[in-house]
Amino acid sequence: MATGHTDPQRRERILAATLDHIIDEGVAGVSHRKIAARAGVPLGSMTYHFKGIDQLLHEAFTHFTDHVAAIFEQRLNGAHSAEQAREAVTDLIHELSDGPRRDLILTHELYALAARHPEYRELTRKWMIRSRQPLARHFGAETARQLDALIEGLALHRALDTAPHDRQLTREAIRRITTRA
Amino acid sequence: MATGHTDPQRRERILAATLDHIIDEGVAGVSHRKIAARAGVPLGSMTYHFKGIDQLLHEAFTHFTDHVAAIFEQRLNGAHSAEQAREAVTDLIHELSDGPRRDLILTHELYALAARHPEYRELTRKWMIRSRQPLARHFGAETARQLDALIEGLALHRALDTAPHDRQLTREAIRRITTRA
Amino acid sequence: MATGHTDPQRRERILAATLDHIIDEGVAGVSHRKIAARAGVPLGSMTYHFKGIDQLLHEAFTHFTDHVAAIFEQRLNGAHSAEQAREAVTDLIHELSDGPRRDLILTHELYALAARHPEYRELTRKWMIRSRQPLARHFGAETARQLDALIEGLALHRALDTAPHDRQLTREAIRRITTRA
Amino acid sequence: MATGHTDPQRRERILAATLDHIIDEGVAGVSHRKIAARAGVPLGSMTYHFKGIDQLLHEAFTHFTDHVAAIFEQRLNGAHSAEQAREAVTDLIHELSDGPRRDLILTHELYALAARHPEYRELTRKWMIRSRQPLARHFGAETARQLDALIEGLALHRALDTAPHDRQLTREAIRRITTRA
DNA sequence: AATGAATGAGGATTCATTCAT
DNA sequence: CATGAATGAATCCTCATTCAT
Repeated sequence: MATGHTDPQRRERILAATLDHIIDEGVAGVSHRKIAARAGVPLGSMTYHFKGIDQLLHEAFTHFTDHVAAIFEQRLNGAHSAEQAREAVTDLIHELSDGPRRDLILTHELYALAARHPEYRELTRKWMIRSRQPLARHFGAETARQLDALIEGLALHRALDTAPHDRQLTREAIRRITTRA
Repeated sequence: MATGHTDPQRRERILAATLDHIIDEGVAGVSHRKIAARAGVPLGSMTYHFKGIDQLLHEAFTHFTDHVAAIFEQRLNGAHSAEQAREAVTDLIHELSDGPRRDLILTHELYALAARHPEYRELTRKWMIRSRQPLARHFGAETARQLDALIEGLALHRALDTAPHDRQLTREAIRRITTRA
Repeated sequence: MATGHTDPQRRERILAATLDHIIDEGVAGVSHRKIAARAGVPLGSMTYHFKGIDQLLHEAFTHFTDHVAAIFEQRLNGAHSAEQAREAVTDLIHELSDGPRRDLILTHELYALAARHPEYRELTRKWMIRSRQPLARHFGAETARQLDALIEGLALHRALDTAPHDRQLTREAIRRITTRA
Repeated sequence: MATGHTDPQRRERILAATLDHIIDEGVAGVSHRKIAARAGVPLGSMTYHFKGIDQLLHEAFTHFTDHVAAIFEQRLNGAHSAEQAREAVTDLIHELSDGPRRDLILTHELYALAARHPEYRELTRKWMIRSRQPLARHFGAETARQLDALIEGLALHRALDTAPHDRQLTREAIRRITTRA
């Protein structure tokens, strides 16, 4: 009630529905009709709120990277030693690559876009920079870069593998990267 | 005259055109018409040679992973010591992530498919297993897994970064992963 | 029967339906759906036969100018003296501007396009040149140009006028233009 | 402050923007959104000031014919002999058909409407009558009609021609029409 | 008095696929 | 064996108009 004519949450609902739909059918499966149906909004509402599919996708992925980066920061900010940070990173990799793997699916879809479109590359670039910062506090800038890449690769391979490697392997890889010779 | 009535390279040309097109416009941009035009074959030829778009895509990506895995093997088989293997891996990462990044684009498109479709996950799984074998000969099975993930992450991040890390960082990360404490 | 799978007259029918529709609703009223319905062809047939609305319109108007120019030539070729030519021109003006005025409607729609788009201006230019030729045989090139303009203006004003001028005025105007002082 | 709360020129600005837009994209290209953007007024303002697109168009074309007729009258009222009137008419034809041809584009769009819609035919009819009056003062009613048609045809043909006829031809045609045998 | 949020209808076009030849 | 003609469904997007504020 009270709102009357306008529906201020509609924009958010459309963006959420878009991410949900990408998880189910990929970026290629996104269409005004399908997202509108999923979000429970009229078709005309789609182009009213978003100038086109492109804007819709870009904004949805911006939401996504913001969300993921925030979780990443939050977890690492809870770590008060290098050892705790290593454990937090291990947790993150395994959470990301176990279960429904929602975030990993979205990540790949985003990377596929970023590989071809600069405007999405800008998004992933900012995300990377943001992710490295909490790592750098614990391990220094250079190691943070290496570790960030390792995290990416480990989560990716775990998710795609039918016999994903165990926690011990993850832990050992992180230890090696974060320990000077 | 010489080859008789048919065009035996046509199938191959269609598959090559498909990969080219994916690089330019993504999996979502693939259509019978566009691929036929790019390959210079009649439209009807598409459904004659391939049961549908799905089969076409799957076969194209199979070609791709075979090709990339072969190069990977060939390079590592030329390495006759752990040190040479490390250098070969460094080369591969930088080649993959510099220049036109054709292979990286295809890799991400494939991962995006694999994240949602088991039949593509099977493809990536076989590819991973095949890639780890030459690494395992030099570094052992467990380290090969870690290194494989690191390669993935480093190549990915270099490709997406506007200021990609230098060769020295790659080399150091590989050294850490491949050196026991 | 006999034709089986193809319908060779379809293209012509679509063009005819397009001109009919322009007469009823103007160029602005042309849409794939409406023309398809009028021509009794499936919607998909429209873009199969014509690359787009633009091509459809241009081809339709080309048909139209060819048709009108042919009638013009035929009438004037039947005239074997300047006097007969004057009478033929008078007939043409009054036929064009009396009754359903199909051709005049199409002419104005075409001129409106030509005023803004060079590709239609090319069409009208060719039409003008073609129309002047039979006039020139009777009256010389310079007078043909003047007479052609007069024809245009008289037909136009008759068609738009609620009390169109009579045949006598037309005849007198033609006489003046075609008679040296 | 000074003018109070409203923007009295807004209506005029919308009408001017409408004519501008018709010149660029034709009557078919007119939409509330586009005109509002061009006039720099809010979208809601369109339907507030005009009952619909039809009213907007009709009013815009009324402005146009008033404006053009006024110029026509003004020029001919400055002529104080038949000879001066002939020269004024020649000027008008060439001004109309040279340069940007704004007025000619609008004229054709209007004629296309008038050919199908009586309410626009009424507009053109009044315009014709008004135009003939100053001509009639110099040349008599009957010749005015002929001359008016000639003016129309000459301006039209000049505008559409890639090699428009020269001033001499215009002058000669006018002389013939306005000179009794 | 003035406006922007909202929407269903309809716009052009692309498409995978079928099938007669 | 090979192909191009054909089409209905679905695509994105624009639109005039309504109406609560």
